Amino acid sequence: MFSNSCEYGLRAIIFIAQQTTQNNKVSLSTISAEINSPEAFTAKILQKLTRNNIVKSIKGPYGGFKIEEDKLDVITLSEVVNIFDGDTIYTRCGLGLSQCNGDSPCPLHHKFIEIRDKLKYMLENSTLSGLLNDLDSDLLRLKR
Amino acid sequence: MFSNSCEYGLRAIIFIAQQTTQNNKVSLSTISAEINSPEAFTAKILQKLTRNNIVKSIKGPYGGFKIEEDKLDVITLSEVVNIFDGDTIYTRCGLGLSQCNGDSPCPLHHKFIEIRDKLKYMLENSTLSGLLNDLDSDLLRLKR
DNA sequence: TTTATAACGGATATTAATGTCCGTTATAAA
DNA sequence: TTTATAACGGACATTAATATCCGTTATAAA
Repeated sequence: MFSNSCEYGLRAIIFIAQQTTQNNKVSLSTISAEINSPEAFTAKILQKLTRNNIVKSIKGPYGGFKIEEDKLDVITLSEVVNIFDGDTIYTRCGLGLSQCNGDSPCPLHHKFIEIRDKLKYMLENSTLSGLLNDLDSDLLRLKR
Repeated sequence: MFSNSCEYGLRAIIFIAQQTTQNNKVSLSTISAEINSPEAFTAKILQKLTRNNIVKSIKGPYGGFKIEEDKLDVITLSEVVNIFDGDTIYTRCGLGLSQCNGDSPCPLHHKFIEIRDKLKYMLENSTLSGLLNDLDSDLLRLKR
């Protein structure tokens, strides 16, 4: 569904969000260990999240990454997905046709947009704080 | 959602299916023109469909591709998607975790499988004949 | 001020997906 | 039997995604 990069990005942001609720900032090495992702590549993922103003990075000793606490209620998975994979997941036709729409639909159109819109709605309505509240247990599963 | 190859494959099979209902077989060049896909690449797509026994190919003059008529009710989009993209769309965790499941779910699990299962159901229950019957008009939109 | 730490940023490497080329094989019609 | 046609199949080319490397920059603590 999502690209590899996007999956790493989602895992990272959820992990950082959780640590933020405990007033911790976390380093690259910790993040990549906790979400089970290649460290050097994860550095790029985090850069992208930083540049897009999703996370805040702090350089130097005792540095790391965190999320501004007031953003936990605001940042949605939709934004994160959009950063890594663009908006194709919300807009692309199931058969890859650029001009397909309700007026001039491909054979799959109606069945497909039903699913696509549900996905869009789900991602747009999943905030980081919401996700953390909904956890089955106090345990956050982001590895394997 | 689907790979480029898969989208071409779906467009091709739907076009061939429709032509089959009119007792026509169609050549590579016709198919790639009608579904607006690169011809040489489409040849590979069709080979894959042929090897997977979805379409039947006929070599030589007046040759081309067709679907055995009795298969129109049987072949689902699910099978075609599976040929090109494998089953990850039905099985992969939203965050890319290999061990994620209902007993040990990732934070997105419940919300995600709801969508994923709907997609799976939709694809498994979309036969070629069904799709063609559901058409809004007699016009089959598979280009652009 | 020096030193250690951790993110930054650009270059490079690897792999998979996408796409093309061209000679080969099968076959229908002349 | 010859010829033209159209799929087949393998090699090759290009592009995008994934991933790594390493010197640079910022900063906190000693």
